[in-house]
Amino acid sequence: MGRQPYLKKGTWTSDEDRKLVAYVMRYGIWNWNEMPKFAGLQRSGKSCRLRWMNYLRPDIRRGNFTREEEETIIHMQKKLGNRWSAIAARLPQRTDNDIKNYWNTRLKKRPVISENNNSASASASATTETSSSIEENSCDADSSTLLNIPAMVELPEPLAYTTTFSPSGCHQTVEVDNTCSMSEQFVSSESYWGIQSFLEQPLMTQGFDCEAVWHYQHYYDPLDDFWVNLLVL
DNA sequence: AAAGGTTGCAACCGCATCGCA
DNA sequence: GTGCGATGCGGTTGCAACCTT
Repeated sequence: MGRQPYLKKGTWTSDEDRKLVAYVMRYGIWNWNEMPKFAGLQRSGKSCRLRWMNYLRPDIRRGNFTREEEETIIHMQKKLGNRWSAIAARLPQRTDNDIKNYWNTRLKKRPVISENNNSASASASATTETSSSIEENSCDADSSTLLNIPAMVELPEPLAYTTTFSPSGCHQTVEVDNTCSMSEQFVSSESYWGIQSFLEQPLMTQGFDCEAVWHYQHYYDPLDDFWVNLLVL
């Protein structure tokens, strides 16, 4: 057995983030255990995967949870228990880790409110209803389209697809090849998720076309601005 | 201003599950 | 059917930032 190479642990540096993002955007995700060495990272595949899934993925929404999201979490936790990944499937752009942390640090501490409490807002009951119908289907597929998706999503730049609905200044931009232009300022949420899955697809596919032009920018925090400096591939 | 306490969250660990040979 | 590597999941921990005294 060969000695395991030194594997770094702990907080990721912006340089490591940049390397991982650059690698994934260029080559896609093919094997988490193998890719760190090709990406020039002294991290375990597991650590890379976690970092990507919980932090670096372009479709992650960060910042404060909305009231609707909170209510969904509370309802689903009551229904499903601590099945965070299943709950995350109901909350597009939120990671299971985020939901778990949010539950453990905030929601769990709150006094329990009855499901039948009439003081619940109309939106709350709508959320509950939706969640219940999803629950009956039990399958996660397509459920994300039913919850908490804005009716219209603004596309501020003709060549950019942007998620703009974070309340806390979280701003994510994925620019697509110039040949793919979007002439409309607004798309329906349905189209939005179509675009989203289109954008995600190459990342998840083995044999991702290395030559595909992906311009990728992602700013999630003004203080953590490595994205701003991220190279354009 | 400094020290101690608290909070929030990124990241790790270990186990479960999946998929392939 | 079995073994093994890869991936997914949930619990837990460590620590930086924030708050209180």
